[in-house]
Amino acid sequence: MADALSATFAALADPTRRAILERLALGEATVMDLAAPFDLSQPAISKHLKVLERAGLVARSRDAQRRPCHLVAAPMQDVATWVERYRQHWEARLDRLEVYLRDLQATEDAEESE
Amino acid sequence: MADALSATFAALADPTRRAILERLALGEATVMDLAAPFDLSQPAISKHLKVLERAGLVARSRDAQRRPCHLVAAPMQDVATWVERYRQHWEARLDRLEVYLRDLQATEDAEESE
DNA sequence: CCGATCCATAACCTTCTGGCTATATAAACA
DNA sequence: TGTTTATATAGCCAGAAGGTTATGGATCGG
Repeated sequence: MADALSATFAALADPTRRAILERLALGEATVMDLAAPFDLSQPAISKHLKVLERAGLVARSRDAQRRPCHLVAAPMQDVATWVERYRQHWEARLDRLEVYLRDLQATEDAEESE
Repeated sequence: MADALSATFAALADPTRRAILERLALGEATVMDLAAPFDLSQPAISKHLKVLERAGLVARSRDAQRRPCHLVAAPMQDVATWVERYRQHWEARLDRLEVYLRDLQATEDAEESE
């Protein structure tokens, strides 16, 4: 799991960590702030933050004994770029769904006119 | 890790699995086809495929004793949607970089004219 | 029917993950 | 200086992840 992209995906594969990121999207927050919504110990949150930090998704500053965290979304851009390659595939799927629904509608219209 | 999005991110957090998906983006392939590029045992590939299948990223059909796999990109759309929320953050960062570079250039220009 | 092919499953091992408690560190505060 | 507050670290544990070899099952081909 040496590569950066794998680390990013792995960091995002945990709902607690995603919730932390969503909170940080609103602005800087301390470890205590981030821990509050969860029924988890403080060390557990610190571990999650370390995972996010190693993935480059979070950076920290210093404010007295606090270590405010802030979001660094750059690695998510890499995720977005990677995933974008598959856009045509899911759009194709939706296109087929549209065709199916249109055909279905056409069939129903034809039946109505019988 | 019960939720679908976590399962998708976890599935994507492995370079072997991402390579398999990239191969499948080119078209259907058998397990043997998919295993060929890797220095891994066949059961290892089967395990990876099972992870991808449980994440909904891959589906399989039947062709004699073969089980051709094909890509299902729909879960990636969910990933794309989730990640999109952070676009403004990474773009803001790039904007700040642009401002920084522009200011830097302005300073250099000013120094040259001294 | 029999061997070869394709793939899945079982059993096992090691490493990683995510949680805990207890403790250490660092800075503020009284 | 001693206490409280904020956070990190250490040590432990259970379960999941990712690999292996060995084996089983389905299907084609002779």
